[in-house]
Amino acid sequence: MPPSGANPRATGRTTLSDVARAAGVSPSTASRALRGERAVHPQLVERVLSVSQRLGYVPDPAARALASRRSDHVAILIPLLSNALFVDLLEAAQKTLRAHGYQTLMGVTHYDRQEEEQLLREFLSHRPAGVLITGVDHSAPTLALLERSQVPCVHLMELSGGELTAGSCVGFDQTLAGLQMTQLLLRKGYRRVAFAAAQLDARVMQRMSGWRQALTEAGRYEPALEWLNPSVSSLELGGKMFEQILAQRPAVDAIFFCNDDLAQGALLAALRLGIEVPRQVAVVGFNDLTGSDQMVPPLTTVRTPRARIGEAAAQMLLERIKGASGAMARLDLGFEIVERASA
Amino acid sequence: MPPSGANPRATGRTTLSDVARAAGVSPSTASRALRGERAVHPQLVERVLSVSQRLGYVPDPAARALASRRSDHVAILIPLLSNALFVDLLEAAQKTLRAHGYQTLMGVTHYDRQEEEQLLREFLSHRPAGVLITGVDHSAPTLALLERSQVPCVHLMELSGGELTAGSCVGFDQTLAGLQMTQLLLRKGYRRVAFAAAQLDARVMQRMSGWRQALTEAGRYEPALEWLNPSVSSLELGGKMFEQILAQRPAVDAIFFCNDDLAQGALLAALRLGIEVPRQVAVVGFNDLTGSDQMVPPLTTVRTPRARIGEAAAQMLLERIKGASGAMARLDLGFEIVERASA
DNA sequence: CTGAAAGCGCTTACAG
DNA sequence: CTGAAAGCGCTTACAG
Repeated sequence: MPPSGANPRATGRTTLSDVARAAGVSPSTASRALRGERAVHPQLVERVLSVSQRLGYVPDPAARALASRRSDHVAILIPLLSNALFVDLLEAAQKTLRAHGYQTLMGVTHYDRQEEEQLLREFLSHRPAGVLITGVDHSAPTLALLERSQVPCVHLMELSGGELTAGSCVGFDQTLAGLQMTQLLLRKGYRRVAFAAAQLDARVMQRMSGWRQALTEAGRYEPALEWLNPSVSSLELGGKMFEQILAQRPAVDAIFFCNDDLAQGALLAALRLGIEVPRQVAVVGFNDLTGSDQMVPPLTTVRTPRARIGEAAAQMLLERIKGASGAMARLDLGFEIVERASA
Repeated sequence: MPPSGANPRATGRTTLSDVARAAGVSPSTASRALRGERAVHPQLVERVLSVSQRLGYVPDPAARALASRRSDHVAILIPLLSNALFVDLLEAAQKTLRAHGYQTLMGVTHYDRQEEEQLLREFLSHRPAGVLITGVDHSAPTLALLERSQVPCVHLMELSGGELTAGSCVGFDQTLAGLQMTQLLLRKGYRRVAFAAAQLDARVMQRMSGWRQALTEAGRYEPALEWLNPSVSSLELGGKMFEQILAQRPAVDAIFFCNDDLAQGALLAALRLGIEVPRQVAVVGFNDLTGSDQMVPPLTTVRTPRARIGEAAAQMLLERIKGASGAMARLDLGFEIVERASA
């Protein structure tokens, strides 16, 4: 079966040499033709391509990586797979990358900087063509690893405030989103707007600072309106926080949850408790996750363009891989406040 | 910086030869020591290991793959990323695989056999150490590809009824789950139990056949109780189907949705429509997804062990990679009916 | 138990 | 524009 006959190490697959021989050219030329490198006679290109097709030639990625010192892998680091937000990011990035012949290596950091660093180290050993990483705040070793590796990198979901010395970022202004949502609430006449958050990652903190800024400007900020819980976000936790806030801060007339799962849980808890939203208390969320439009009442929230972020980031990475500018780009994809009936 | 000095092709990384030289052994011995191959003197192993540590040696996966004709990749094919079920599967499998030094290559088939085949072809070109694939029903070319490749493979989520000529499977009996849930409804006194489904993949069809069997045995089967919709599953669709069934099949007193997102959507629609569940109509789902326990009323459903399936499948694959038996295994991880208040 | 040698399947200076 | 040669960094028969 193996065309190479006696060789005990061969795999039996059609190799570049097989193609070259059949096309009557040297392996070098076949290689160049296949990769679309210019400086190969058009006729030869055509011949090589058709022979390659006929023999069902599939390049060996390992050999290619070894010879070129560059694999067809792109690493993507996300905090969690249990948050639909990151799954959307992953899916969009992966789809774009794959369309360009890159394989996605996914790493889940669990919001742990140690794990992030460890994963990056592992991925870097694969000589990825590029890396996509969530957020702009990373440990010093992680940043150093990234810089030393010289691998193109783009940061996702937030915009750098200058903490990035290398790499681009694509996202939106989380602080501004928090600010505008709070201003909407204020405009609607709510007077005591609580901010309820879990997970407490950097982006959540930015949203909170936007909320605080809006309240402060309106002369309505009080520390007692902050309700923080470091646990992982979930519907159940949202329900619990909702009950606690109502019990301990009875004057609150609106709650801004840092994420939709929390807000959905609050809406469901309200239903159980017989509390009318928004008449007794308004509830708003963040991200516009699946189901938010189906809630009773439908949830007012901030729609964030995570799929577009994943795609744009992948696209940007692709450009940088192709060796365009090493310049650092910063792409703001914005957000949109979706007013529904919960506030 | 590059230790190899003048060589223009070298990457500057510490190589196996560097380690071997520093440890005073041949590269072959260093290679064997590092991989824990027996037949190396313990003292040498120790020396090599410590030198390797000191120099910060990281093996090059591409070189290793090329030389050994086996990469450290494991491919996993799932239908969708937008269904939490598959994300759970992916996460568990990935975690297990990574703990053993394997990288996961993820492919999303969108329930498209063409795409599945195409993805598999791509992945196989990477010489994966193994492949994990959702379901046991694949196109003939896909099955052939799998067999010819000789790569260990395990099928996820369902149990083979004999359609697998190679490869193992780990899952549970979908038909039995459908049957038992329906029997529970019948025991509770529901008389007209509709089955409402979307997506209509092989596993959904198995659940439906369990439902039909239970109804038939009870003398309560009617074709009009089947409500099928080939669209992708979503909360919104569940709500729509719920309304339609109520309008067009007013005698129905219980609805068995093939997936929890549909059932959650139905519960939310009931709230909007002012229909009491389960008094006017019972609603049950499948999978026990996030949020089902938070619904109003909490959803009765079938809890499926997808995380355990992902983990067990990865474990099983690992065994087969290590060259244990090529024997086909079939692991049934069961399911559990969770009675809550919606039925 | 150990090592020298060949080889995995490509890419890429280098020379023409 | 093309090719011969070297080399990427490992593993693995083969011989001892």
